[in-house]
Amino acid sequence: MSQADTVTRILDSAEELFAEKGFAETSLRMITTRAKVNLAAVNYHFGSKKDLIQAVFARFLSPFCSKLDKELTVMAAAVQEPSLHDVLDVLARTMLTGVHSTVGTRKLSVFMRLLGLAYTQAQGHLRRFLKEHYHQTYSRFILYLRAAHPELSPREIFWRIHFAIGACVFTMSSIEVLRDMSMADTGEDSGVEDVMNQLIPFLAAALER
Amino acid sequence: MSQADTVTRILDSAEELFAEKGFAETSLRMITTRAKVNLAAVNYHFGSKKDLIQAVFARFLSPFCSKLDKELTVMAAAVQEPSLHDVLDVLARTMLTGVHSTVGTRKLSVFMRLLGLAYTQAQGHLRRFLKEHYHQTYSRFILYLRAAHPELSPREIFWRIHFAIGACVFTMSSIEVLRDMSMADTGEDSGVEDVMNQLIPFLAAALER
DNA sequence: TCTCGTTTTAAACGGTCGTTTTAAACAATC
DNA sequence: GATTGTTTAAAACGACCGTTTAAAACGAGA
Repeated sequence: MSQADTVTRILDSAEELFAEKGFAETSLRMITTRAKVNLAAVNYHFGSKKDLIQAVFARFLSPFCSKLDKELTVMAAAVQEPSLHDVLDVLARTMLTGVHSTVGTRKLSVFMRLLGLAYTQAQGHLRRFLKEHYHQTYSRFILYLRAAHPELSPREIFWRIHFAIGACVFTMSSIEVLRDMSMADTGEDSGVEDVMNQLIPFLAAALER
Repeated sequence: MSQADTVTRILDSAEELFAEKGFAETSLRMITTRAKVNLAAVNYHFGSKKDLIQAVFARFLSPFCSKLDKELTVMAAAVQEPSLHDVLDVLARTMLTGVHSTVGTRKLSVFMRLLGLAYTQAQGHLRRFLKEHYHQTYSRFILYLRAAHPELSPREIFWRIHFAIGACVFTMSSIEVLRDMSMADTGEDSGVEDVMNQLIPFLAAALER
């Protein structure tokens, strides 16, 4: 088994388990068992559990932000004054395509769940890591939003977009629980696609009011 | 120190720490140290950590659901066909008043954060506990929502209300992080009240579209 | 005051955690 | 084929976890 195999298998297992259980509830022994590698491999290849957490985020956020940056540049070149719809469309398309490509197919729900953990479970080290590496792309994205609605204050823009992120992240984070509840309540199953198809107009109405 | 003191102090400390760190990241030793009680007191008074978690939820959800039930009855007696606004208003008022009363003053952000944990960190035992004890009030609330908008399918109602819950829970769960980010982005501080004042019309626009 | 049920205390239990260590297996270079 | 640096393997480390135990302290009723 080559190094790349071992590292990748650890990242794959860690990503799944973190998304499913969170950071503290996932032990290195769970990760290495699922990855079928030796326990010590995590500390050898990554250094520590914290470094592994950061590596898991880096693996999907780095290509995602690169893609988003590129797409934002394409958009800026194509249209004079990008509308809110333009900007959000770039984000949505980047999430759908960028997530599924690059490093194998990654489920959108895993992406969202990890993003949610970054907000709600992040210890200091992860927050600092994310800010240091991805704050630039984030800022650029926010700037386009502001330009699209110059009549709104930066504070209003900030909070509206984070309300929207909250609805997405929460929904996708607890999608299994919610689907169970929906099933119990309404008697009908809701596919993830159905949920997305309702979420988007919901957010559009809230953002564009 | 009387029993009530010990039990209450444990619940207070546990509530704060759970809201701050989550369940797995909070040890009984942290809780008992903060509460200034002996380590064994948790197992003596509550049985186990799981039972303590359930007790923390019960302490704020039981009076909350009682209040909500009562207020829903008042509303139903007052207006023939309650509108969405009527129903949500009952919820909002119950949260603001009911949370702050009953057992001392509890911060709204702690309430929200615990609610969020129930969705995203709930082990099986907590989910079963909440369903068993509070599902009835929840169902009744949902029924009024359906009655207010009979043209929407139960599935649409369910998902819209949970998108809204997501925006609330996520925002209040990571309110400290978000306020820091907002400060860094816009240079202005956003008080919790400011955020609420923006969140409510945001949700209204999304729900009532 | 003595008694007896309740509560608190200090210490220990077995188990799991993240991490380290030491040696073995491997792959590439000469 | 020996040597070197890299990767894997098994075992152990100390630390902390939730829980249990057994004795001490307490408090109300006889």
